[in-house]
Amino acid sequence: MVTIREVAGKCGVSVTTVSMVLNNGPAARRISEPTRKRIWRVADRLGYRPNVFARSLRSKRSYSVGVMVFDITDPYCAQILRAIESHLQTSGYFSVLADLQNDPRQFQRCLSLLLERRVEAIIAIANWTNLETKLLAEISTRHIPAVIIGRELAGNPISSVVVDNEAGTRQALQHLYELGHSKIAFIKGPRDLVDSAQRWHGLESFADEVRLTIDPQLVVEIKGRNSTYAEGYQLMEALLERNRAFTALVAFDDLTACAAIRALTKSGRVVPRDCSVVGFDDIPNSAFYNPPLTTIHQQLEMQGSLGAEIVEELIRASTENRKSPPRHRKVAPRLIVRESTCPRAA
Amino acid sequence: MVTIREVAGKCGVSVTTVSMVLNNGPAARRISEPTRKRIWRVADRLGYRPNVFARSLRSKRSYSVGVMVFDITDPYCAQILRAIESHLQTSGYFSVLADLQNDPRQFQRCLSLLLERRVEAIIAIANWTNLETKLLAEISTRHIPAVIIGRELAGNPISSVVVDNEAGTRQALQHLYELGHSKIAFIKGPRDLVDSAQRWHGLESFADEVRLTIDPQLVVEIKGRNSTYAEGYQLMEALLERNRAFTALVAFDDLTACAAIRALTKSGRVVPRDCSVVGFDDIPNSAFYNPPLTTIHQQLEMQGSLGAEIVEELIRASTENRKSPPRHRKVAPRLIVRESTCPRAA
DNA sequence: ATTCAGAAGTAAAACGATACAATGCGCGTG
DNA sequence: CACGCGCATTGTATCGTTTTACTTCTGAAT
Repeated sequence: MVTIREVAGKCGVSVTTVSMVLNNGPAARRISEPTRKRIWRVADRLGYRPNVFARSLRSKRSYSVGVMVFDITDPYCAQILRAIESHLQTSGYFSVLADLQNDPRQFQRCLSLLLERRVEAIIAIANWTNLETKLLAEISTRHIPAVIIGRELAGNPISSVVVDNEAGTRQALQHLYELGHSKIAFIKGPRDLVDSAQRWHGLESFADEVRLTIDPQLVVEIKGRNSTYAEGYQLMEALLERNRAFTALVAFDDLTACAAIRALTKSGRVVPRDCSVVGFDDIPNSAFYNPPLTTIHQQLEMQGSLGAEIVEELIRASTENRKSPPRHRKVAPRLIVRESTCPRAA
Repeated sequence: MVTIREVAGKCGVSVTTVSMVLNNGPAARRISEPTRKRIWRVADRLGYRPNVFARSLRSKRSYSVGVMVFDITDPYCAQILRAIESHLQTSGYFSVLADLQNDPRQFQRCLSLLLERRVEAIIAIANWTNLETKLLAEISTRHIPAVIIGRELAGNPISSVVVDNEAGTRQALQHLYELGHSKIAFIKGPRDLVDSAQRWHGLESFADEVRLTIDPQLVVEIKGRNSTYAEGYQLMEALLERNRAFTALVAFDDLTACAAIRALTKSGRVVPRDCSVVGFDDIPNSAFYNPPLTTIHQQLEMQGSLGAEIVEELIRASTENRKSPPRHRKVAPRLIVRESTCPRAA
């Protein structure tokens, strides 16, 4: 492995000069053009790569950001992660991934991993657990810049990026309303998820506005904290047994929507002819479902990107010894119409 | 941040002693039990965490393994990645992720990223591109232990882990055969994918054995190199237009199978009643499809785990200055029967 | 009494970069 | 002609570990 010393030797200059030039910092300004060119050429020819360990040791910076995801095999996390990486990459940071594997007990281990790697900031993708409170406690004692994606923590020191859940479900219901549906069933999300309340609120407020009555007999609620698919399926079966007519369904999320469609199909109904279904999230396979799902797209790339942008700013502030207030961003969701919805039969 | 020096100070011993004890290496043997206990206790109390940069700088080891995936949002990659991480974690390594984002041109960038982080080995998850040849060239010049998952490179220096494609498709066809199907359609995979030929070969060999004739009119082939969904859908429509009767279909992979089911449903047919469909891969949402997919499960966790195991051994060999021959492992796939297949109608 | 073997530990030199203060050197100026 | 000044560059300490090669001490054997 070729070191900076060898480059300096071959160039006939000191290591300091080489360091300054290759780092392209403000100090490089003071070095003459020919010398700079020469150093770059030689470094290139020798295939010099700075030793990140030495660099980080001396400069006390790791140039890395920790990303804590609750489940890397969940496309939700994966998409956000990709956006974060793309963004960080352009600004010279790189990401260190910590996967909770859907197991809250791994939290300590993952956090330790990140702290050990001396990450300069943490981006966490929220999930069911009480991650945020734990994180909050740790963050505040260690003064590490952090942003949480998917959970808004109003009025506290940790930044956040969230989707506008209310606006999303309003669009979903409006879509069905405009298609002429009025007997609409709902599968509510689990109570311990902030999203559930917000999404439900959006539905209620839109229903109020257009004077649509929500029949309590057509509302069911997810209780469990595991996959929403299994429970969604059962809830849909239960709903069908009530023998109360409806022509459309708003599901808590795409997985629930898929489960509901499956249950409807099993019972001999055809989606969307007999019942329109709309989901939430726009997970990748929604487009490939049978039928392709009408759903609310939350811009995960945008959310990841914003998260990265925020931590970059926080890090910058921290290295410059500035105070930087926490930022809270909310991204707008979008209705995607596919084939799981259609006008109410005449 | 508390350093080893402070721990040593508080304990009244030298940094050497602390280092030896905390690393728990063979050298720690030479230190008396009481001293050892004391050092651990103090380190713990002070919350001492060794500085990985200093450690790596001095020891010339990074304790990290690079994992190059072709698309982190692809569940195939994500599942393997998770298994790799779990495995590495138990042996004190950690992984550095490099995501090609489905773009072969990113290869150099990703490789540089990994080399810059000074990874001690590379695990690559193969994809459509000519990744393996590039990787091979780079690996051999730099002498970095490597294993590639998903592509067998017979008789060359890079290790591999693959699924037994032939055995997989044999099981798929056998399943349909035992259900009484004989007029069976096939969607072959793209030619530039090694898997395609192997999977096809398994089908042919089983058909031969049980004297099942494969009607060339019922075989279509994917040409493109993008998502197999879009093309699978079109191919299925084309197949239906030929008006040649069939009661079952073997698709190249799960995405193709989903596309085919969608096309069948669109044309008014019911799966599996009118046509049984079997896929390959067992991607996570196969279980949630409408109907849930009968498919061939390739044990991705196992593949990731084996990959990690192999690089660990390669690294061990390399640090001990031993030669270690490349290893080639093949994992057995398994038929998973769900609801997209049923006996042929009487 | 001297030597020796192990036990229990230590001092100091790396590792490869960056940070900081300091240097030589023309050059314009009073 | 001494002086200060900016320019282009350099020398060296330093970051926090691990590693190598000692040192010191104790007790037993010769």
